[in-house]
Amino acid sequence: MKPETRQQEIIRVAAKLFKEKGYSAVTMRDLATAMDIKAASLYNHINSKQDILESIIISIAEQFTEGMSSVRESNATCIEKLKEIIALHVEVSSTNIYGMAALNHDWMHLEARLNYYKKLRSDYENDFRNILIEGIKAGEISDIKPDVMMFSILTTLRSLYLWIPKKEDVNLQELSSNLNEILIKGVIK
Amino acid sequence: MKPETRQQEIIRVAAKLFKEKGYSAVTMRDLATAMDIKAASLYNHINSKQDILESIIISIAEQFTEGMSSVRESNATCIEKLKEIIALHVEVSSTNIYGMAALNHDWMHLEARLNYYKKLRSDYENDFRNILIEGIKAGEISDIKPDVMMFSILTTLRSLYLWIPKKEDVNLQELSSNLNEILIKGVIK
DNA sequence: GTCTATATTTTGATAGAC
DNA sequence: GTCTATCAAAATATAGAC
Repeated sequence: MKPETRQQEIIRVAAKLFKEKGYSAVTMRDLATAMDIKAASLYNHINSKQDILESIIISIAEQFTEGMSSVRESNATCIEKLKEIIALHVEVSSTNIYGMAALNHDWMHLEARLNYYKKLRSDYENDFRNILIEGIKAGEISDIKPDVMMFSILTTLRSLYLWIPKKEDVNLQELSSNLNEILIKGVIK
Repeated sequence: MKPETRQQEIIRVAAKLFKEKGYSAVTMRDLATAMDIKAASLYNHINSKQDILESIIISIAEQFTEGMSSVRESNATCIEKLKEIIALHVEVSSTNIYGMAALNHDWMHLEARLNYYKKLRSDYENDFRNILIEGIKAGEISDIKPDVMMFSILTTLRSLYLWIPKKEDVNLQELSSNLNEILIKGVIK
């Protein structure tokens, strides 16, 4: 494991602040204070506040894209694929607790890479939807509107970053398995 | 139906802008432009940007509190109570599409009423959790960690505001019933 | 790699005329 | 109820010394 560069440290601390107050409300002075240096010194390591946001969001979005690509090409049943997607979100969310907030809520402040981000997200959702449609055809999955199903599951998975850090002792494998139960089998006994 | 006051109009337009960019990124000049007046003129109707945020968030939070109070005091089974909560979220979200964004993502920018908001939210979650615990005891609901169940259902419900406006032809009763199926019975056939 | 000093723009908000 | 004019503070970012 290479030691963290000063740039990576700035991006990591920035993500934490973005999660607390949102990108727009965090000033370069806030970030500098959190790093225990002056605002001007930040610019020796990063080009702009905007660049920090890009780094955070695009890096995570590409992790989801890669993960979905594995799921798409696997030979599993649709229910198995759903479980893989749940595991993917638990994995990426738990290793990017702070960055997930920016991904979910600050993507609209992207400038140069806004369209690239939007494409990654819509491709991801299309893959997800196709898995559900496939599952309905195969009789594995309830014949409910696939969009409502996708929305329901995906919003839960996208919000994991809010929840994981609250439970300090959270066991990720157990969380994954609880979510499999709830999202796939529902809560009724 | 009384006609909308100028103040109410400003708050409504502000909520729409807050949903698009977040509270911090919306300037009083943005809001004025959207109202087709000058920024200074806004202050004839509202005291501050902060006051607008308070109006939006507290009003919706209190609607949820009232709704939960009805559910809590009803004599229904726990599964029935869950369905009532789903209906409550569909109702409040669909009548406050724009404001829901501020409720979910800009509450941390509340100042004077931050603690009041936090209390409403934590009371709401406690009531929700108690319904689930009751349901597990009664054997109605799967014996999975109530916190994971609540998180899963509640994040889906809290994100409805993102989803409802995308489907122009959305039938709210049908949406409610689809969510009942998915959240309660799961997606597996 | 960090600092001080500073340029430039934008921000929320007020005063007072109409 | 809206305007013009304006303020004071805060924002991102740069220049140049150490």
